[in-house]
Amino acid sequence: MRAKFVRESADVRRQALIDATAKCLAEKGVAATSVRAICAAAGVSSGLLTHYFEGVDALILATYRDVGQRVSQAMDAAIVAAGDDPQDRLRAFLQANFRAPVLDADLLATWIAFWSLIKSNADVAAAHAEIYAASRTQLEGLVAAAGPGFSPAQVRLKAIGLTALVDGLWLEYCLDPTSFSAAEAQQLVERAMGHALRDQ
Amino acid sequence: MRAKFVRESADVRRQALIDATAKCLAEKGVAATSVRAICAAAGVSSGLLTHYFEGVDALILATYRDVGQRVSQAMDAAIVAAGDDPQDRLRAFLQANFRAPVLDADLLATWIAFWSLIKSNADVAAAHAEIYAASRTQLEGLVAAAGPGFSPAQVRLKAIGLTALVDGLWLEYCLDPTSFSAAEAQQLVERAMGHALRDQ
DNA sequence: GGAACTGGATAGCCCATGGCTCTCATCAAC
DNA sequence: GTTGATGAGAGCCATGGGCTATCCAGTTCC
Repeated sequence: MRAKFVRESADVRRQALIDATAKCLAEKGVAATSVRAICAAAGVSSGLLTHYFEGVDALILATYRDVGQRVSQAMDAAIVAAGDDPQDRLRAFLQANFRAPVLDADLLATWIAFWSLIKSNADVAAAHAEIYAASRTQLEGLVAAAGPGFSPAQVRLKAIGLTALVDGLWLEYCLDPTSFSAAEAQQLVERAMGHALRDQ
Repeated sequence: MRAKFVRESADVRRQALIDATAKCLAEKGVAATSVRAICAAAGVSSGLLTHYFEGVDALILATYRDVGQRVSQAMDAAIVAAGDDPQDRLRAFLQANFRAPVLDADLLATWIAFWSLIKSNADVAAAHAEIYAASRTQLEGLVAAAGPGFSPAQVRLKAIGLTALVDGLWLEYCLDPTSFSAAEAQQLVERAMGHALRDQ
């Protein structure tokens, strides 16, 4: 007796598989993210993965790009909501890391899985470089607007420092939320932003 | 025909297996760190792993503790070499992250592998919490000594901020050394240290 | 309206790999 | 030499990824 199935459009199926992959990576880590686990989470048979993607590696890469895009969109939304003041916009970008949906242990778990693939998968490495470059370019634009008069070299270094602080706080909070609070992280970022805009 | 073998002490064998595990994690990621790969790297047969450890999970955990200890010792050595001045000691601790043997892409790859196991392995999670707590306690001691007059709450927050900045810079530099230099990272940390000691 | 067609979807097979165990060889201490 | 721990290596069972034969819902064409 063969189970009935529902015919879905390609986009719906692809997205379902991507969502299932992110869920598996977050919940069980990269080791347990197998074709069967992904397809079970997506509610489809295992053969369908190969039908829509080259293989499990390609699906993971697509998931990386999808997750990266969702984070990027959350950042953009925060900037737009902040209004026109350049400092408010910079602040909104930085602080968005410490609110949903970015501040999420599952998102970190997914992200760590991607990092762990960079060494062994050139495509993932390329995607990572691309995503990070875009993020840093955006931050440099916000810093330059909020602190006019800085040279490009100064802007670049400030952006590097702010990115590192934000990423470090985000990483450590998600790994262990008991050691400090999101509010404390926001406070630290606010101070660092002040220093970055005040100093040379 | 069975191959000849050399009889080694338990400590030597354990360390060889731990080193081989770290090498596999760094070079090929957690997915390719199998019993056979580890034992091949260590130059022993696959049965030996079970002989000396409960299983591959226990070996990975032992590797985590070993790598953590090596980093911790490098930090301690840097502090001792810095002399008696509290600010120099704090600086030495922070800057040691941007020199060998800590600033090493292989070490990050190993570390990422550990992070990726935190979700699925409670023992790894416990080891991680322990290692990070020890590191942060040490940093709090250095901050308190370098900036007397700070309350424990102030010291704690400063230590959290400095740890996050250092970890973020370390992470991003190891993931992609082309985006900025180690000297720039050191400069950013030096500035942040100055702010931490100057402000309240 | 019905038959043939298209291609999404399934189940299951094949082979590779993985972790671990078991047997047996080897060596060093006594 | 005896002995017992150390080590090698084959093998077992489970799981994984990819592939294929098959099936079926919706479309097309007469």
